[in-house]
Amino acid sequence: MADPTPSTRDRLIHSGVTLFQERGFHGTSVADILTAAQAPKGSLYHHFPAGKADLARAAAHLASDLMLDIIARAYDPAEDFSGGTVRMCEKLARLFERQAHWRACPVQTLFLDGPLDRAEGERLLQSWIDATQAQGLRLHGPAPLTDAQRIWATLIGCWTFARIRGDAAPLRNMPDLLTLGETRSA
Amino acid sequence: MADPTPSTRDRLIHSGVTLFQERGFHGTSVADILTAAQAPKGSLYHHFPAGKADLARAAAHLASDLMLDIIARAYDPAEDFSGGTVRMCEKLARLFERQAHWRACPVQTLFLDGPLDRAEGERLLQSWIDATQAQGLRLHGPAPLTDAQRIWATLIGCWTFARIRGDAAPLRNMPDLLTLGETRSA
DNA sequence: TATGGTCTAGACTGATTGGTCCAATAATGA
DNA sequence: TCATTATTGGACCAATCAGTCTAGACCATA
Repeated sequence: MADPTPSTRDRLIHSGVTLFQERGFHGTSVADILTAAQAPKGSLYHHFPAGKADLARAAAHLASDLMLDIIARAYDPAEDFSGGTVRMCEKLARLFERQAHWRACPVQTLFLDGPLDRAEGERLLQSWIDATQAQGLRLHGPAPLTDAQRIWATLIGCWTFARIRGDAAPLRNMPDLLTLGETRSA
Repeated sequence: MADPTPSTRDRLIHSGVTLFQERGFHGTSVADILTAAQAPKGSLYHHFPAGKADLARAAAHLASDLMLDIIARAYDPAEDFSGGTVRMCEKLARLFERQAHWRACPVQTLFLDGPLDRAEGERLLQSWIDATQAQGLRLHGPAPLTDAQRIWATLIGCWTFARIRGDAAPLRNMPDLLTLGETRSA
């Protein structure tokens, strides 16, 4: 599955995703990345002329693509929309438990703490919502657009909750939060 | 209302809250804080012997206290629990629109990106949930404990959403998200 | 007015930062 | 084979980092 001999450029991006997602842009040094990627400085500035900022942008886009993959693999085999949502949360909870950098939501560490301008980060997050909405349409969910927005707002909150509690449970149980005992009076 | 002649120590903490909450611990330099607080280096290390980390801890605790204040002022005059929740979101939305550092949720920038250990950050967030739950009990909300948890998980997600969209609307409309068209099958 | 503790002021330091540069090497195509 | 380009390796640099140190200002109380 994994590339047996990844190129230096790929190792750099991969290390960038791992470290930036875990510690944020300002919490990660170029030296950290070079050590993790086993690459010399010259290679970084050859492949990413603008250096750390360039790499962080590439890492953010790769992380976004990975999330689109997770969305697809969660909903594709699902029988209904809510079942897909449960599958997605379970997948993210497993990643949370297995890999340190998945303890942080990429939106926080990759999109908001780095060289991406706000609009670019918004576009990446929107692509996740769009993908989720498309799955909602395909699976005849009740209100695909608003539900996709609700799912991601709630999911990001639960992810933060899970991180500060050091426990994947809030992430795993996120679907339970999509209803509430109390309804706001219109 | 505001102290007319705040002490150097108070100016340092206040600048710490502002800058750390806006840019995070690693994105803020000691020099930035000293400039904002109009204080010399000697004063910082006199009042906070461990320097930046000490100040960040104090800032996180102050920010947490400010949030407890906001919770109290939102729910105290409310007639019912959901009304108080709406008031709280409106207050946070106004702050979001008026002051740059309120664009970021303190949980993200103060509790998770800094010298606080995870457990201490969890304790601070828990104090917000406890305060909200107490208001739920007082106002006879339907399920104070679980609703307080739901409110904060959803609120943090909406806050992140608002930040990346550059618009307070998701924060202001958060109460609408507490119900969802679709209910997960038990 | 003396005295002693608190606080301010900022020069200074060593480590680390992100980034530049160029020689050496590997890969590519004529 | 040779020439050209792509890539690597790492020494080097200026800027910035957090933190130390000490001289003196300030402010109580005696």
